Amino acid sequence: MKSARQVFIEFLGDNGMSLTHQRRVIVESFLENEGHFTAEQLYSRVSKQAPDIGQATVYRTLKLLVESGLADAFDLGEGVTLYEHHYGHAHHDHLVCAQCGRKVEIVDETIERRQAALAEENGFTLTRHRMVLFGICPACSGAAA
Amino acid sequence: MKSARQVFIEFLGDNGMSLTHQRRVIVESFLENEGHFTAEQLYSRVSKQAPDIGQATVYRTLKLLVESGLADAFDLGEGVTLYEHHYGHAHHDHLVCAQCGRKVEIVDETIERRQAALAEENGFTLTRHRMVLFGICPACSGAAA
DNA sequence: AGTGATATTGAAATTCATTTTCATTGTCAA
DNA sequence: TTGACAATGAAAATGAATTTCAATATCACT
Repeated sequence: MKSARQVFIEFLGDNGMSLTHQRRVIVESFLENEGHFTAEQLYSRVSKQAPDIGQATVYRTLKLLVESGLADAFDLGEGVTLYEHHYGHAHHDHLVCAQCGRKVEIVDETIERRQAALAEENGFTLTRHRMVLFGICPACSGAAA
Repeated sequence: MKSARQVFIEFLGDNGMSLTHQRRVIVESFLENEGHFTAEQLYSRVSKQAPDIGQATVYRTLKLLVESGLADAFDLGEGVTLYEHHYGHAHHDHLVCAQCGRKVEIVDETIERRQAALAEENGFTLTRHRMVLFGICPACSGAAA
């Protein structure tokens, strides 16, 4: 399997773009961090290493990361886009605590199959889906009781 | 079953709010329209009947409609909140054409059950969920071929 | 009806994430 | 080198949604 960096470089090449210093720094920072984060969070991390990189460039590069398949962008209904690693990572959906915001990754083969079937029943070619379950996590429901 | 208007009036009463002229107009306009719409769309419809109602009031009332259970708010990844009737309407998720934006309502008991089970497996008390399937609709895939 | 406490409203200003503009700088092939 | 174009930072712009604030409206209670 190609490395994530390799994939990104090829993506740039295929689109007539080059791997600039800024993009390299941003991608590295992106790859170093697992989990979910916002563009702002990535920007502030990048800023520590390279204070000269502007946030517009972080936003622009994040978009490239998504297009290249390295990142996945989604939002959990909080008005902010969250990003996470995509390349080499299994697909999953999210279970979010409505109270504390804790996020758990979930997958269910049965659901995935039914989603495909549902799309097909309607004549659609399924390209992607988004599923978020909201609930109260054990910690919060315990605390409330 | 109580009428939607009744539910809204009770909701207002329970929260020490009153049914003002503006709220009445907005709720009626809301109830007259099936399907999905944005706050802006509702505002422009309301404006025709009552040009003196401000958009802030539409936004505020829409929020009350959601809280009272009359409306459901969700977004299909386009950066705008969509609203639809909720009270007296069966739960459903959406299948959206990534090309033309056509929206189809879908439901699947198997998925609903698995979602509840998934939440439970993680100790969560499921409160709500959001599922959107993106694909290419028959018309668009035919046109593209 | 009158009164005061409080809720509501419209208009305009504000917020906040994200995008765009634009003038400058970097890149690279010929 | 030169020219064509890509990339960048800073600041301005965008756009949905929210908040502010001064001006009403509303309601419970005399």
